[in-house]
Amino acid sequence: MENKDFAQLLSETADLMEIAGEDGFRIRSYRNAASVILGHPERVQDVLSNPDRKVTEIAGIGKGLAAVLAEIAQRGSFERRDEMLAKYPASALELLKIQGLGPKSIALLYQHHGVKSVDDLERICREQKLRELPRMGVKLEEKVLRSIESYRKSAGRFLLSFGRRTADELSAEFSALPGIEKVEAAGSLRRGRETIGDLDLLVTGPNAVAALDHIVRHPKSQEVLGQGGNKASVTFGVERLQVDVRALPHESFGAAMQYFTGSKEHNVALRTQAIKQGLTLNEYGLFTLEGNQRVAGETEQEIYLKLGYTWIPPELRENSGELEAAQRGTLPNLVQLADVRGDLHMHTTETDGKATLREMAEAAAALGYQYIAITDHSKALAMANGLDEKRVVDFARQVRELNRDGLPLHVFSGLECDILRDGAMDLAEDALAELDLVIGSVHNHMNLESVEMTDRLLRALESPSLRVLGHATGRLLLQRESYPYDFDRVATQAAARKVCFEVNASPERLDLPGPLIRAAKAKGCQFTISTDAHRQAHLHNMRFGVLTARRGWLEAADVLNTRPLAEFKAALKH
DNA sequence: GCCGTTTTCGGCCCGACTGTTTTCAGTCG
Repeated sequence: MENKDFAQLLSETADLMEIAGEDGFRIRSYRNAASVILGHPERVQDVLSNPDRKVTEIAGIGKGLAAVLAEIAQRGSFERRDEMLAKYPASALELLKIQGLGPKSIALLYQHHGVKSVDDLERICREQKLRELPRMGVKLEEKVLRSIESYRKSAGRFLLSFGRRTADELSAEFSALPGIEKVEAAGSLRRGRETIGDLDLLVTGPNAVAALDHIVRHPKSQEVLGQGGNKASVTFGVERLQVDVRALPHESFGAAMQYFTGSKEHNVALRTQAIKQGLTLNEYGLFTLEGNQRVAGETEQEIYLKLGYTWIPPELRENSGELEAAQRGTLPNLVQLADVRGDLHMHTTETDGKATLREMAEAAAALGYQYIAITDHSKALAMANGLDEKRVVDFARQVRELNRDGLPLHVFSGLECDILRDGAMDLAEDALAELDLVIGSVHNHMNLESVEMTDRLLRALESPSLRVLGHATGRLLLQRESYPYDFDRVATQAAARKVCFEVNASPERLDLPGPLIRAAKAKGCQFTISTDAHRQAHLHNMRFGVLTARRGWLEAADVLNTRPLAEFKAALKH
């Protein structure tokens, strides 16, 4: 039983308890425990089975939850969960994802009409029965039907890169309006999460409300979800991304940025701290509980400072140790885009890229890089016209000659070599030895059992040429889950073999994810951040890779391609 | 259910908006 399985059962049960109308604080404890366990570096299962250890050592797990965890480990469920499932079917959980319906309404719908799935819900709405229930009406019925449609369409998440584009587009439009001072995106976009559920734009200025009018009249706004004096919500574009625009007074801009950047968990912890100090924090500022005097609010910095913290970069705001570190003044000095000196993963027309080696080199030089590595595919990827041994050796020679002839920056010869099903490298070691940089990646047989996949990766790490493990979870955001394997063992071995983990900056990958980066760093691993570009424009995705690295608490020193050329060359030879 | 420098009981983050009310519950972020 893995930590995510424990967490899943706890949070599922919390949802059901909410529908059942149980005590909110107890529910919160279950939720909190789920989130703590998910982020816990060691396996809960291991702690449980170790007689010298107690799960109550984990903050947020007390006697009650310790018993629950033990029961889960033993039989895969626990008493309260079974009780809940006897009351409400698991399919009711899905209903919580429908906007406009919360636990109270779901319970009501279940009791009156036996609604236990989205399909049931849709039928009840179409039969116009929802409007007959207490405190519900025609408008809600219509809203729910629309929510069902959009839920089915996208499951409600969007790639970070899409959110960024939309935010940039709207920010530019708002900024051009008279009387607008500042426009900033908050929310999960600012935290650099790999996918976003909606877009929060905060606007200040003497005529900030103009932005609200602008968005509700915007030709790309599909539906106005709400409009008040301070806030407007719309679904935007054919993708129907929810955009929330908030107009704010200048003096509370920092408080609002802090508040709407989240995460929720981070904010709850921060507020709790405020209360301990006799203060209260909301989106308008930090105030004294007694007398309601404002003590901060214009900038985030002053809020954190007043509460005893150094300013915390948004990427770290997940309540996973950043507050404690900020209190001690030991936050990492996170890697920045400007630290990156080269891009180490890209493809050319030699395989499935759309630009030539020289074109990629020129585009990378224009970004200010000192070096790149060209890492085309190996022969196992036949559909990409992958390189075999002979072509690889030719390619390496060609790159050496081009460097002498004068390229706009130094080009390293590399390869994204397939890791075969049994963990062997796709090309022979003597051919790989001709190259400056070998990335090993899994591109097929991704549905192996965890044990088999672990062995496969461990064997790959034995290759003397391997320097980087490419997009190591294999996930495709909103499309494909990570393949399962024992990450701790692989990371331990990678650290020992001095093989870097790649932080793949491609917006549909962002792989490794932040939490695994952090876990690998704790094992002593090094990293690269690369775009996996297949055309020049993709080189700009580096920013998303850096965001992801920051979410994994990486500093420039953890990232090989922040080193200047000479130093990087030396590091390659270890 | 958890937790403790107001400590073993009694707290636990906060406000806006909506739709349905005739003073507010539910939902959302």
